[in-house]
Amino acid sequence: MKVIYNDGTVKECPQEEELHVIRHTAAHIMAQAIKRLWPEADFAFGPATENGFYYDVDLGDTKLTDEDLEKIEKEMKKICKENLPIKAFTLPREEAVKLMQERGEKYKVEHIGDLPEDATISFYQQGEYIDMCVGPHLTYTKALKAFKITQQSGAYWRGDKNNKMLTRINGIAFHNQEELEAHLKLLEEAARRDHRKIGKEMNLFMFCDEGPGFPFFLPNGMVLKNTLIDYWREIHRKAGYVEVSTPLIMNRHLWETSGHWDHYKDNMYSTVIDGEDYCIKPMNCPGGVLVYRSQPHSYRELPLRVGELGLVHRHELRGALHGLFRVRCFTQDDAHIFMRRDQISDEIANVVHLINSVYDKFGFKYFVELSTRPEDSMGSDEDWEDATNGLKNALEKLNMPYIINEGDGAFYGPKIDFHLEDSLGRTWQCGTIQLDFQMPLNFHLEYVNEAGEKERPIMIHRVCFGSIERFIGILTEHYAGKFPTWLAPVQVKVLPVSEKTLDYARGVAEKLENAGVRVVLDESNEKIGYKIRQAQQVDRVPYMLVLGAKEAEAGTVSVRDRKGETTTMSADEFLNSVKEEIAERR
RNA sequence: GCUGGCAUAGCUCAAUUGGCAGAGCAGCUGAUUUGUAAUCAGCAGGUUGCAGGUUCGAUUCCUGUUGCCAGCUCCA
Repeated sequence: MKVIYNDGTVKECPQEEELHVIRHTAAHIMAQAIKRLWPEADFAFGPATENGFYYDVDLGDTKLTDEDLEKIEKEMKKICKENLPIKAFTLPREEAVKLMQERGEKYKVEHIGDLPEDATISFYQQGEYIDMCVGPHLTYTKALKAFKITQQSGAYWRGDKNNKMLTRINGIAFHNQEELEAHLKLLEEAARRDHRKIGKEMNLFMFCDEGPGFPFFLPNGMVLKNTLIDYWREIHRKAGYVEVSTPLIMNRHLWETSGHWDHYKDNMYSTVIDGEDYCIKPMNCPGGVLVYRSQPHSYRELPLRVGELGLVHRHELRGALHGLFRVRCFTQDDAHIFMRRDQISDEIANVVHLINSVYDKFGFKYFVELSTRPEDSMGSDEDWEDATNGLKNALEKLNMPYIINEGDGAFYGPKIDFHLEDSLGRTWQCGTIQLDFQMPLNFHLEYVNEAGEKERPIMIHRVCFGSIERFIGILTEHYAGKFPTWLAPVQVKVLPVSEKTLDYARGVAEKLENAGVRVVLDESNEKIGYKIRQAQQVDRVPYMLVLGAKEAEAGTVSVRDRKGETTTMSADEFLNSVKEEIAERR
């Protein structure tokens, strides 16, 4: 595939960059189509994305309908058919500004203003359309063979909510039609894994208009949640953590001391009790700090690792709510670690290790981000630098690849975030490790050192699942509802072939039940095929026991797994193997 | 909060130009006694999200509102 670079040279494109170029050129062709249909259109940025492209465009007061999107797609096809050659040229800065001004491209002019003095300003032209762009691009419009406009949405100019909202038009593009269709299939598959859909089908959780963003956990979802919590308690006990529980509501004075009143007020729900302001906790740390402060501490106790499964409430913007991924109340698997300065790097390494081990257990793909000091923050420059370096050193010592997210830390300290992928490849922050010098200072936390002097501890805030709600959402999509046996809300479904073997089935179910296996007996008056279909497609149970005359007579069970494979064994044999599987958390 | 879209039975979806709100699944009742992904029949199920407006007449058109969906912004 030939591409043209912004110095005008035409070269063979490295294979791994082909799709990027195709998509970028698709964005240009879309812009050309839009300009033909709405000559007043003013373009901002139009990059290639992971699967396609978008262009942000200012259309004045014009609002696009779905038919308009179809029209744009049609016009794009026409432009491809016209097979216009795509050419590149550069201009000195002043002429570049002049050209963009003449064409009414005020966002491009603004963009030029941000480019460094010595930047080469290059343009690409196909037919009547000229776009300021570094390229490279396809060499003629017919080379774009497979694309589709998918949606429109809004996007702020430069991503700043104080700026004007532009119309973002998204599309997807691929080498050829087959690849495009394969991608659409993939999206369909992702929709089938959507935790909101599966949660409804499997009766895991629900939402109500009466409490937007506040999840209701149903019996099956509670099993999942409690099983995860059991696991969490076990690994934390082994890692030297203790557990506390602090109140949901505490008075304004506390939140002023912690800094939340100044830095987090818009997200806190509040109420008035006996004439005094109270807030519902959006974070667990102030409560944890009060626990620490309630007693004197010796250096010998440190690091003191105090866990809390804390229910927090945050007023998230309603447009941001998204199933279990983004809710307004959630349980953080929180812990606060109080320690000496010299313990920082070991302790962070411990936490990173713990989080890694959990994610590895579930086989998640994730990436790590280091977020630095935000604009709205508290504390001294030195402390921020020390804290940031502490996190950085720990990551580097552990050889963890990470990306830096400038200015995205918490208001009290920098943080390491772990991002997990959902079925569509969107990432969600789950685990986080935050280093905090501020809270110990604000609350005058102390410990007594070897010399009998008072010293100030350093604090780590950390979560492993992040929020149990979000984590369950990720788990659900990851497994498409087919949870491993230890997590499955129903582990075994017993299916009598007919009423004649109901008693035998009842006996087997009881035996499993007594051994602590989560078992359901299907007593419905249906044929075996129907029961299997129900157990597999709706309940997604790991094991089905089909019990007919043969099994009743021999005292065996016919075990059918989720893949549809069946084996016959004695009831005890099955019980032992499923018990082992659960005990080993498989 | 912003941009765009959507809202009909528990779920998934129909309803011609503004003209009697309908189906499958699930539920209930009965028949059937079933061998590895849907047995048959009957019954019941609705203030078409909510509040206004236009109209002889609104699920359909208009305004507002709430919720949901995609994206932006924000975040665990």
